[in-house]
Amino acid sequence: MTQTKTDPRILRTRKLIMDSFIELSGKKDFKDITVKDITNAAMINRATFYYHFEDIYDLLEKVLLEVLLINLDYHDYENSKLDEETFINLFKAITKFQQSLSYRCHRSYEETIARIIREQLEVIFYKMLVKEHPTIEENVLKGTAVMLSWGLYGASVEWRRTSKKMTTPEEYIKSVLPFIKNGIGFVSGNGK
Amino acid sequence: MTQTKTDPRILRTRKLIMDSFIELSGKKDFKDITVKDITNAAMINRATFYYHFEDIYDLLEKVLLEVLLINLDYHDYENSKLDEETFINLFKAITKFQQSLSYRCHRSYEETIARIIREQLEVIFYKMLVKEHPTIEENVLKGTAVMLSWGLYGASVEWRRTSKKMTTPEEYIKSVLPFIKNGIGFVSGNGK
DNA sequence: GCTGATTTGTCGTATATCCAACACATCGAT
DNA sequence: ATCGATGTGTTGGATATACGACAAATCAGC
Repeated sequence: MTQTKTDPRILRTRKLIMDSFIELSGKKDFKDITVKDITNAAMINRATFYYHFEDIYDLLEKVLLEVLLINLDYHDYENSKLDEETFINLFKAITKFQQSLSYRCHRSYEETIARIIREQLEVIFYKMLVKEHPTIEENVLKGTAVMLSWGLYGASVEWRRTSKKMTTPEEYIKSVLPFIKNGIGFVSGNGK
Repeated sequence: MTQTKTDPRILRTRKLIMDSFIELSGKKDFKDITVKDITNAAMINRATFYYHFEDIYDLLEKVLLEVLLINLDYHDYENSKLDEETFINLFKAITKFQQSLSYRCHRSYEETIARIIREQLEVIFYKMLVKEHPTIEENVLKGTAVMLSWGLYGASVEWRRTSKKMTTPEEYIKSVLPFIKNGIGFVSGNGK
């Protein structure tokens, strides 16, 4: 499928900025990183930074989303059904993403990370639901996607908080699947 | 010492072009490399290429000079005298540079390489001569620099042609030093 | 709390780079 | 020799990026 072409300068400059930010994140906590640090490391002008990003928080979100998309891209689930395997894979992707972030800087923007994960999960669930249940009302599908994304994310929080050291992500998610499936069972017309 | 600042875009773009050219030179002979190849590999526009370089031959020369300058920079000889050690070091630098070029693409622009080596040697010799003999006529110093640069380069050609496999550059250059020193002996006022 | 240093965010202007178009040159297959 | 494909070199206009200046906000030391 054809894609609108982006000016190569934009691609290069954004990459410079994002790569510099990621590298700095390995050295300092997010709250100690300045726009000046980033523009110096990237060797670009401050005005150029602001041409591309609203501020450093905008950059953070976009970097996190880009890194997340490596693990959690709808295209990887386009041909999947909302079944046990899919939930296991999504859960593993979330936990992998969380683990891939540098421990030191993670804590400063955990809320942003959480929101980004949930939003991406919501997008994926919604698209899968639309595909499997095209005749169901959009509001219902939206609500289901919200519930599923918060639920799965919540499971990852609990896993990290209580069970990380003794169970694998795969083992953990299986224990909460029956509840999740009941929700799915409703829209599939399956009985109690 | 302060240096006029170059626009970072210029630095980046030239580096993209030169790096792409060097990488392509490792894969194809020079005569098979096109401007289109380079601009594709560098992901820059053809007009931008022509903004920086007259043509592909101009690029070749500038790349070769830049690589040569890593081995043969006047700044490394600023505090040297025109003595045996200096000649040995210069000769080793020439032969090292020649060996660092990829064998396959070397043959296509050997003349350009030769000219660049001689020109750089001439610059270095001339500056050293001016420093050691400030009162001698410029024409004489120029001529001496020309003689020395052609001579040293010629020695490297002969070494590669006849003696490369059995002598080191250092051993070889020592055998031609007495002749070279006689020339130097003239401007130093030393006897026969 | 004060103060100097540093960073942020923005603006007008200049420059580097991009794009598409064009005419011409070169290349490779026939 | 011919012809279609490909590459070269150039141009005008558009866009992205740089620079320096400025006012305001934030930070760190006292």
